[in-house]
Amino acid sequence: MGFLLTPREYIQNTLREAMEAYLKNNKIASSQAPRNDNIESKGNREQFGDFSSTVAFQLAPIVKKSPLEIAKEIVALIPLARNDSSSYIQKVEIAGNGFINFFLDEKIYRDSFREFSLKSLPIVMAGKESKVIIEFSSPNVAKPFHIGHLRNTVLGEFLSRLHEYTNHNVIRWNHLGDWGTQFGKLIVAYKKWGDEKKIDKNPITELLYLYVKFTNEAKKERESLAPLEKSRPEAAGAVPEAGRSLTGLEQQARDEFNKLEKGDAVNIELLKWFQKETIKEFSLLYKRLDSRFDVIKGESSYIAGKEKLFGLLSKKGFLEKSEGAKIVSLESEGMLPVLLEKSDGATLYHTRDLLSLQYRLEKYHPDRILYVVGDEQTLYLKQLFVVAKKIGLNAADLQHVSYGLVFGPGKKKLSTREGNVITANEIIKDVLFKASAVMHEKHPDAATRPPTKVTEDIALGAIKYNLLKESRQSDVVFDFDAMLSFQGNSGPYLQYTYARISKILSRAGIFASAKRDMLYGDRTDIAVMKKILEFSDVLDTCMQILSSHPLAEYLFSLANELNAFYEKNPILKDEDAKRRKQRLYMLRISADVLQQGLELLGIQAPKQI
RNA sequence: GCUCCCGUAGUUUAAUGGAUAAAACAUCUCCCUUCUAAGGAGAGAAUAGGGGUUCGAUUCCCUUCGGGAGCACCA
Repeated sequence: MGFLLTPREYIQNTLREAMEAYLKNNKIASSQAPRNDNIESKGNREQFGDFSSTVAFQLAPIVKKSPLEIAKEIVALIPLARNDSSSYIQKVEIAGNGFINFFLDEKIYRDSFREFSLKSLPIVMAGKESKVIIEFSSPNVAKPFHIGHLRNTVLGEFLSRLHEYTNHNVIRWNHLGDWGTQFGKLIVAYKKWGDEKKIDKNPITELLYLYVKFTNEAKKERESLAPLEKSRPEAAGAVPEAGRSLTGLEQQARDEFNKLEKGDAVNIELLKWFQKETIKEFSLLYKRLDSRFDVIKGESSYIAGKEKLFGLLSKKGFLEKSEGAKIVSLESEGMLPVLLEKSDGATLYHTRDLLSLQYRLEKYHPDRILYVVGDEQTLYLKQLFVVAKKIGLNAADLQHVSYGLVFGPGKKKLSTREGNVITANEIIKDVLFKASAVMHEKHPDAATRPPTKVTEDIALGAIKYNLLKESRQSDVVFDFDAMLSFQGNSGPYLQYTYARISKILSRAGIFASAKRDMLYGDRTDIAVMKKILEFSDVLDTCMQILSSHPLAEYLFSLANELNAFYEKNPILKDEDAKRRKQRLYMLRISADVLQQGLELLGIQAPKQI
């Protein structure tokens, strides 16, 4: 019968038709209809049916009748299976003071499941094809890749995969931080204390050491000057600027950065070198994380386009001077102005982001750009978007995909300065150690132990799942124990389930792939089918809210359902041959969905663990 | 000082304004001669306080308290 609707869509359509008829009967304009006519899945609360609707409550103030009356009138318009053989609806009940509860014939799950095809799912789900740039990861040159970057990368990778899966044209963009006063500091530090060989050997560690040393020395310098400065600021050799005075080192850093902006060959060479070494080191990590990028481009590469942008801005009359700096005023938008050039002529973060935006629009013509950037930059990006729109860089829809901070145990802030930053490499190392220990424990005999690649898959699965299972907006507490736990709601639990199913399927041989009529179906069978059929709904939700946690939660509950299923029903030993084959087919599909879901999350699903 | 985000079992997290707030970890009971016990079955345990809007509030509004972030020459 070529039934491609999910049960949810089926009920949704039925309800819409009934609603349309109802509105027509009562002469209500469709514009007045309740906006929210969604239905709700009633999962395990069976007394409320399979799906439930609350439209009657929402219609009440419009129609000026009681929800109960309205519900009755709507229900009368819904075709039931017993009167209409094409209907899957067994009964519709009105509960409470106006809930409309739909009870479906089990047959819908079997029919729908029989037609379910993972292959055709992306085609069914695909919306209007569009080109989308997803900016994510974006670490800084010469700085460690910490837990926050990890969360960002894993989320961005998921969003990229999800968009690709639903047939969008994705450009994965890594916007490297390789410009700004901090590089002036780094250059000063390198010129004073640097060692080329050490940097070649261990670039990020060594460059970070230099940066920290600079910070400490500058702080010492400032403290020693502080008492003097208070009484006679000009005598301390400090240059008062923008209400703050600079120490010798800080002034040097600023000078070096200015040289950089003006194209000083030595400094540019140094920066390129730092960048090259850093990218080399990050590439190893990305490979390990199974993340890739179409464009890796540093902020430094945009500086050349500055005159063009500024020319455009002043021609349109947006560029103003204020206290020696060049700004775009956002007074009419009720926001603080955006600084594009410091009083010493140097560019700022906003400048480079606008330049980058201009470049992206001109070169790639995207329909949409997603900025996967931490929550703390909400205001910053809001300003960026407002300016972009104001000055005509509005060809693409810009969206900030923000995510909360990652805290340390006890909700303490993790910071480089306080020395309690957690790097991605440390996390991977620790979790890998644990995974290896578990692997040895489960497989004491080295001959039957899966390859070390599997251990790595499990460790990374644990880390990624841990980050992706949480809603992206909220701040999360980084909990090492939780990440090291391979039980319950964890990546390894999903991988374990997949491996167990794979084992059953491989033992069953070719029968597992044969499609069978869904004749059987006790409660556990139906429960699994129901879950499988929710897959596309879940992906839709993820797409709408640009978050991974609905998928993670879904896969966990699917795995739960499956574990309970084969615990209760030994499959290979089933004497009813038809039932055995049908169930094997069901497991085949389940395994495919698990695998596909994990793949979207960027998690490997080994067949044996 | 102003703006934004957050406050849910002991802990870490779920819940498009819907009915009896859902899980995991931890705690406690059971289940390995049976397709991998990284598993399954079960128990106890929560919406920071106070107002308001609504038929109905964890969700929206106000307020107090507590935590975090941001507020033009950093990124």
